[in-house]
Amino acid sequence: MILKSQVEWALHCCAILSGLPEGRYLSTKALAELHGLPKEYLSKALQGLSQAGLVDTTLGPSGGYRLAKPPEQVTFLDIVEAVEGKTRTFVCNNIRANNPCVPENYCYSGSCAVARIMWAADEAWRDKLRSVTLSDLGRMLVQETPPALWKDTFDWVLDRAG
Amino acid sequence: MILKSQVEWALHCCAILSGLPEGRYLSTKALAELHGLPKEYLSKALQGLSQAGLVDTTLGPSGGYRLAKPPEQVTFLDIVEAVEGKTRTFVCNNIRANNPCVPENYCYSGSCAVARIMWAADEAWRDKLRSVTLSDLGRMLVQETPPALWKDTFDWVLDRAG
DNA sequence: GAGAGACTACTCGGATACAGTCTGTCCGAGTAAATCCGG
DNA sequence: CCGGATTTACTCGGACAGACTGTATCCGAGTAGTCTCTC
Repeated sequence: MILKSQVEWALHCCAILSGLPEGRYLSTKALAELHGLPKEYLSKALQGLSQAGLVDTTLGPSGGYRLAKPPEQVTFLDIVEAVEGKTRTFVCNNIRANNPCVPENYCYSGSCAVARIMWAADEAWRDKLRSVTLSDLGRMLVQETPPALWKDTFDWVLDRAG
Repeated sequence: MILKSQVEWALHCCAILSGLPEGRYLSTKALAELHGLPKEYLSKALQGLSQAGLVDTTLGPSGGYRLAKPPEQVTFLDIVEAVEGKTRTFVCNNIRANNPCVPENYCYSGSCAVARIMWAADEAWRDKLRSVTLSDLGRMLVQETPPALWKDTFDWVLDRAG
């Protein structure tokens, strides 16, 4: 069980988008070049973000993506779920019902204990992702990137942001 | 990102094995029948448990599996990792290094912030799984299964346990 | 009745097959800005 | 100089292909009990 690489891409793209000045858009092409990714496939991840309402898009030249909400309102969970889907990581097929000792027409009430435990762990994972926003990520990135590199990168980005 | 169904199977099988009297073994065939699963494929999951040292096996007639440790020492994480592997759910491909603004031969120190956050969530998930043992599961199952069904099931099991 | 050999039932591992998902590419339709062109 | 038509650059969506993983089946090798057969 490994998350798709699109999740990583989407998170890094959102980190860049959250540093964009108000009203500017950044194209898939620029985001792909900046991260060394295939443009066409990256666009699938960005489409996911768009369908989830996390980013706005504009068509035409100087079009592209921008965050639809302030960075402090976008959580890691939002982005992960936009790309990976909202389905739980554990699906219960209720195999206890196949027990040959179970009387016919017996109806189980409630979900089985195994599933409840797995779902609780899933929730712990989601809680952790929900607790971190893009502005948190921004602060961490500023702190750990050399100022010169940070400036160069955003000069590069702003040069391409319509 | 969804866990394989083998995880569910392994958990239910361990739940049964943890109710087995000391020294008895239960075969793949019995476990497969009890849960309505394909015997051959279920054996892959049980092989995983065996390789992880969670269960002991015996060959020959009246052979099969039994827990290698007392139920209170086997956690959900042990079982999930035995089947699903120990690799983290998020892999960092360090795509920040592809930034065209990064000077040549620049060497990043430490892992990137995105990965650290994702790994922290992964750890929260694993912590939750580590906190539940097979004996916890057993107590929950006893509590929520009708006593008659519980008895019938273990009569059925003991009838087939060598 | 005892011991040796054959038999049986099981685990284990490898080989194989099929389906679904992940990764990646390509192309056409639609849109908005920029450019061009005629008045 | 101005307004409409054309061009351009981009998003969006679908179609498609290849690789990998998950699911499932089958079979042979090895092992430990059981049965049989001989003495």
